Amino acid sequence: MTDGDDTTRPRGGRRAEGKARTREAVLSAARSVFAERGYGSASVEEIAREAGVAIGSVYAHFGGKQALFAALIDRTTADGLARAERSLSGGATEALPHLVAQLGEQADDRISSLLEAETWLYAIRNDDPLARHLADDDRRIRDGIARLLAAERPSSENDRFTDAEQATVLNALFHGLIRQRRLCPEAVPDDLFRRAMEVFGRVPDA
Amino acid sequence: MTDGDDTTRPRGGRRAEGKARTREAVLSAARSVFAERGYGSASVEEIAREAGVAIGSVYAHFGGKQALFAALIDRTTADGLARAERSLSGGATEALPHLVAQLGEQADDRISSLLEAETWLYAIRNDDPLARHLADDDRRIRDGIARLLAAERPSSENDRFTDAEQATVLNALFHGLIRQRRLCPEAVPDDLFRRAMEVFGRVPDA
DNA sequence: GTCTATACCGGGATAGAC
DNA sequence: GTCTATCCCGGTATAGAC
Repeated sequence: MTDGDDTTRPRGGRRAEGKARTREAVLSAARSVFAERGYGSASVEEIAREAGVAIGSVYAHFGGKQALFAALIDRTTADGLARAERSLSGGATEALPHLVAQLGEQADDRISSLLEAETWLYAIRNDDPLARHLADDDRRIRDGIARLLAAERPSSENDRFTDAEQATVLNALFHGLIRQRRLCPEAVPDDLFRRAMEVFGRVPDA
Repeated sequence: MTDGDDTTRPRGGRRAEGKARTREAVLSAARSVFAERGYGSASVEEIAREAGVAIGSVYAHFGGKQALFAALIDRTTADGLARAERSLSGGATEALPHLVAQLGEQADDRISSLLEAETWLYAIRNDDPLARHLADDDRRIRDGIARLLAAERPSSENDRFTDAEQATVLNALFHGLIRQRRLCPEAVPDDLFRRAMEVFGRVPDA
């Protein structure tokens, strides 16, 4: 919430850095509108209204609906990846529980879940640079998990799964449980993901 | 491709039962167009064109875009549920592999995957009878799997998961792996789902 | 039931003042 | 950079002939 510089210089706009504020307001509004309506049914006019800016400002900043959507999911996935890698960079034994907690909070965020599905659909439907970028991010997260698993269990003591496969299974399980929970919350108790991970990933009970 | 009755009676339309044919053609076209474009970006005009019928016919049969989409996913999920329950009704030891094979074939069907995601979004965004119906179908499938697991492993010999929880995990894992595979096919080898199921569900190696 | 033609409007995008 | 006003196309939906 706090702006970078509160140095309210006498000249200029009433609020410091109105431009960045507008950009942020538009992205925030786009996030909820694209999530709730879906890309096709979302309208730039509604996004502008919810952001409290004129429709012309949206076009001045982002160029168009498609580009706005691209900017949104680009920023969203960049944030998610950064958070994930920050979690993964810590010690192996505490990184996974941290990751579980962080992902669990995303699981209960309706907007995040909807937007994630919309993002996946974009990646599957299109074959542009952004779509490839999304697949790369996914790969990077699984690689991070795999490295963590390798550190946790040094050598290949079991032959059922490679580290990469285990990471894939854990990632798939996570997304699948989110999907399930939004559809039928009562079927997915809070600790089910952690307990399921124990079976696969050998996470400390914590 | 073969029509139900080839009894080309002299009177009537050139082809037997033109009405049912049209309805089916429209539903088939709607399936691919809604999947590839998404609900909001799909147009009734394109659906009619791909079905080879006039746009007026679509409205005569289904009433509108929303109702057409509802009819499509209603039929699709009904078919899926029927197939699943047919698989589950067989013997326990052979039902799960059968289910795995059937689901695996759905996993590699691009249109099915896209439509499933679009259906999930519909269910989460809306709170109408159709959305509740979708949640019911999901519950019914998990119940079926749970019953199967209970038959396979008679009593509660392990206390880590209830049968319902185990069914939830397997279902989540399945959908998560499909998602993953469409995004990065090379990360999900053919037999990964079966091998992961062995860890959770105690499926015979087959 | 199926078609063609059309009414109607929402919404993406732009122009130009401030 | 932000606004208002406007263009205009595409798309839903309907009317009416056959």
